[in-house]
Amino acid sequence: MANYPHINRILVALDCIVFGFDGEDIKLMLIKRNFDPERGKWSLMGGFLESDEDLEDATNRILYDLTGLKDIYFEEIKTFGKVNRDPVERTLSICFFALINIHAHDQDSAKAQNAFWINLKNRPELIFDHNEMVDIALERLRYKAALHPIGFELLPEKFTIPQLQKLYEAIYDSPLDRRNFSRKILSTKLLLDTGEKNENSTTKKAILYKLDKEKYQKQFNAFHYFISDSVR
Amino acid sequence: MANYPHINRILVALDCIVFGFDGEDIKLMLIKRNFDPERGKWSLMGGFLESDEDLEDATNRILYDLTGLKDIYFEEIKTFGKVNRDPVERTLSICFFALINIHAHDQDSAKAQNAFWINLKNRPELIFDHNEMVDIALERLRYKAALHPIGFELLPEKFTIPQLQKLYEAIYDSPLDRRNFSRKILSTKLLLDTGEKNENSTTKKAILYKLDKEKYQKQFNAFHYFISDSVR
DNA sequence: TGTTATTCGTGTTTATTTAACACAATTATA
DNA sequence: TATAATTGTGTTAAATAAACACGAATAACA
Repeated sequence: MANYPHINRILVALDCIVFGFDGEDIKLMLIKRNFDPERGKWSLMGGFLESDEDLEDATNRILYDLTGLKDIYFEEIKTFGKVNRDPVERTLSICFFALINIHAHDQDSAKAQNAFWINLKNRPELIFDHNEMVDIALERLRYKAALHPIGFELLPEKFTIPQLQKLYEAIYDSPLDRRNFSRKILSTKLLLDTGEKNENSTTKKAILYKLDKEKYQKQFNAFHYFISDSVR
Repeated sequence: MANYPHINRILVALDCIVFGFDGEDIKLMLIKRNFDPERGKWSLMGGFLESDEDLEDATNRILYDLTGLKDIYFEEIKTFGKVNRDPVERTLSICFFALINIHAHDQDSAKAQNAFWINLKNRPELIFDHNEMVDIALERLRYKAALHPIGFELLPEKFTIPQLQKLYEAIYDSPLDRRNFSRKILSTKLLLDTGEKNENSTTKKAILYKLDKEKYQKQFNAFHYFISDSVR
């Protein structure tokens, strides 16, 4: 504590917007708080940054505790830093969003955190500034997904183009032309035909694709224009 | 301190990448440190978040102390949070970049901070992880300027299209077609003809435009595709 | 066993946008 | 008055996006 003596140290939290997709709607993983403060109310999943912990490790820890998953896709959004945003004590919150396959996470981990999947359209009031965090996270998701192939992070390993389209329609709450969407996705060359078909279908079975991970890594930062500006 | 007893409070700093443009090159405002730690070395402009200060106010304070300007365009980039990134004491750094008109800021403020404009291409080694911060800020500037009309923030109030083109060529370190660039910029309808011309020119005097601030606000979040993906 | 309703994959046509290139006008200087 | 540099605008071909059509697969059901 020798060199920066006159400065106050501050509590630093992380809060995470976890997005999922059930085939129809975008969902959020929210915490029904069974702890203080604000016990009984809804909030985002969060946690404090520990003093001996890298920021990135803290993010992974919090996501692991919630989902039992490692290597989750996440992205920092912004830091919320109003003096009075937490009435208990001043706390910075570094806010990020994560995308997970809704069927792949560990149920017991979620249960231990008292976490539930809530349809984005029915989301309850959240504590503190968490409502604003969700708003901004959704904006950011829409922005990013219009240009970069992050949608795949919300789907199972094998998926069909119609499923991917439903996801994009849910994200933008807008219908998309089936034929143009398919062409646009295939033109990215990011999908590999698995040779399998979606056996769940009651009509024509769609082709199951998987992501070409190598191309995905390489092309990730290129612009793709998945969604036209008017829809976005 | 009652409710979150077992958590350590952490020092929180802000570090800022200030970009400028002198008509030819992108420049950075860097600090020749005449204080500890790392006295004598180069660093970004920064400061600590005060305990009674909103995060956004801290950003504005730091930018004001450096430039004497208020209402500077800035954008949060990310938080750097490795445990050992500052050898003196663990310090989070919330990193952001700012765009200013290189001719509009207050010289005395800069002098008081021992700040200098350094050509981006000749930038010296910086302390801690500040080199990485600059790299990421430049990436972000390129990303953002390809899609949104932020370039104007680096220019004087009245400017010509050739000046704007030189700015974009400096940002992307790539030549652009004069005729296509002009058409693309004008098609945004963001520029207002001032009726004046650039009297400094020794050849044909270019039209001086100014930004249509109202349209700028409204259209800011729309995608513009100023720069093709191949150049970016 | 054939019909129906639904969804999937692919194709076509037209309009729009981008990229590449040309020429005439302006201005200080020689 | 000619020259060199730069600016504003125009043209054309290629690429992309948007709007729309059809045939194939599949389960349900008559």
